[in-house]
Amino acid sequence: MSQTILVVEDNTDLAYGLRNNLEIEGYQVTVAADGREGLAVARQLRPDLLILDLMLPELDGFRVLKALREEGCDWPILILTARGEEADKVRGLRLGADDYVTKPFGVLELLARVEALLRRTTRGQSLGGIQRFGAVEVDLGSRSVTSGGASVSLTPKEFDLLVALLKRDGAVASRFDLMSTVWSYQADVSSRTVDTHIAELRRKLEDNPSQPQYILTVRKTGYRLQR
Amino acid sequence: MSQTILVVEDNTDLAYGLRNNLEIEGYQVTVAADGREGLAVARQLRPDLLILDLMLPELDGFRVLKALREEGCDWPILILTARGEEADKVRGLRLGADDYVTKPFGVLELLARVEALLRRTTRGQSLGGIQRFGAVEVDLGSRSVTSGGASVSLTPKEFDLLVALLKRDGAVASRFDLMSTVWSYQADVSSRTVDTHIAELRRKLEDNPSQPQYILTVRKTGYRLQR
DNA sequence: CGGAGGCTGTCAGCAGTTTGTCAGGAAGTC
DNA sequence: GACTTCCTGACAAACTGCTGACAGCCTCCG
Repeated sequence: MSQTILVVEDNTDLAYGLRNNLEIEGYQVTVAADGREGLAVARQLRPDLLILDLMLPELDGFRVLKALREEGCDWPILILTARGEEADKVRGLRLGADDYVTKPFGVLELLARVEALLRRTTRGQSLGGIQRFGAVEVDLGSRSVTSGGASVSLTPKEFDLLVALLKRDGAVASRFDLMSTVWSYQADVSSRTVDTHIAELRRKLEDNPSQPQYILTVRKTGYRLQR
Repeated sequence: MSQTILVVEDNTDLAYGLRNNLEIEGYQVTVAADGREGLAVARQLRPDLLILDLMLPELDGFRVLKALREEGCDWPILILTARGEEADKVRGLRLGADDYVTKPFGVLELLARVEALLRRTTRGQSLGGIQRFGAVEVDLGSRSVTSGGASVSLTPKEFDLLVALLKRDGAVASRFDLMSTVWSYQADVSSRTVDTHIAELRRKLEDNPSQPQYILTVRKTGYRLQR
């Protein structure tokens, strides 16, 4: 009984990055590359949620949005807007969008909003809440972390990376997997970047960062989080 | 209801090796030897997963990848790239590949990624899980091993070798088989290397390494794992 | 029964690879 | 403009894997 999401996005990098990540979360994903196609697919597929880029070839996102809402479509719509285009965002919301994300964005941010939107409509069995390992508590809702009761301040990237590891539930996550989850579709950052952030997480969360108990290295493969 | 995999690879040795290993894992495998054929077969067969070499005669992998994605194909694609061709990898991912493996590779590495990709779409279906023999537990997901409850630290090669033996399920694996599974299809390491790693596994996992109960020698043939 | 030849077990060292770490600078944020 | 965050490149440290040699064991034949 998986839920269906339609992604209408002309940038194929982004579209496939999103598809991958959404599929990992267990959604059924369909991609459409322009407004006309998006509208057609949406009508036929009737997805549980629509992710809609506003800047599209053929038929821009506003028209798609307007058309669908006028036809009485009632599923949640999340729009993607470019940075600084405040006006677009407002216009999109006026036309009936339920939420928006500003490009460029981290996939985890978008996933969180997707989840929130779907939970709102279909009573959700989200994984949210609080995850623990050792003396560490990670609150996904408020994006806050405590260790032994004391608050720990993580940067956004660090937090996302930690969540990505948590979601693996003890299994190994390769650097590539972590990249594509935390860094989204632009997977061309040097792979040492992951290592650097891991080091930072260890420094902040491990009792003895040089001999980590939780954030473990799996040589030649990646990292994993041992609860 | 076995899943279908299309392998597009011009190196027949490699293609044949992959087919064997994938079939052992229970997949239905089709092989195409060049890009043109690959594209044609892919369109007709609509496999659950595509393994695509980027360096192909007739029609290179990039074009195949691009064409398929533009046609809206939505099955996962895993690309094979040559070592050092970072640019190829990035370009492949941008064109919509889901993951990549760098040649030369061990078959086990590829199998793990194939499994991960397929698990993503036909979600659920837990992965390898935990294998046992004697007091030893091997967790494929976290790549960790315990013996009598105590954690045992294996190097990557040792772990892969152990998994290769486990997958034989008690049957004999020749040194050559182990080579091509754990090392790569171009097995050019001296054959004593396998023996050395076997010795190390025995030292770490057997109660009495000089009289092994599980990791057994089959003279003139190879090794096998007795559960 | 003894011995030769072939096969496997074992060891230690080196070279190459992988990971840890750090600091500087670019970019973004308030 | 001060501050934070992030990425990168370089270097250091740690680890792994391969090799070659030698010893021990098995098998088979004389």
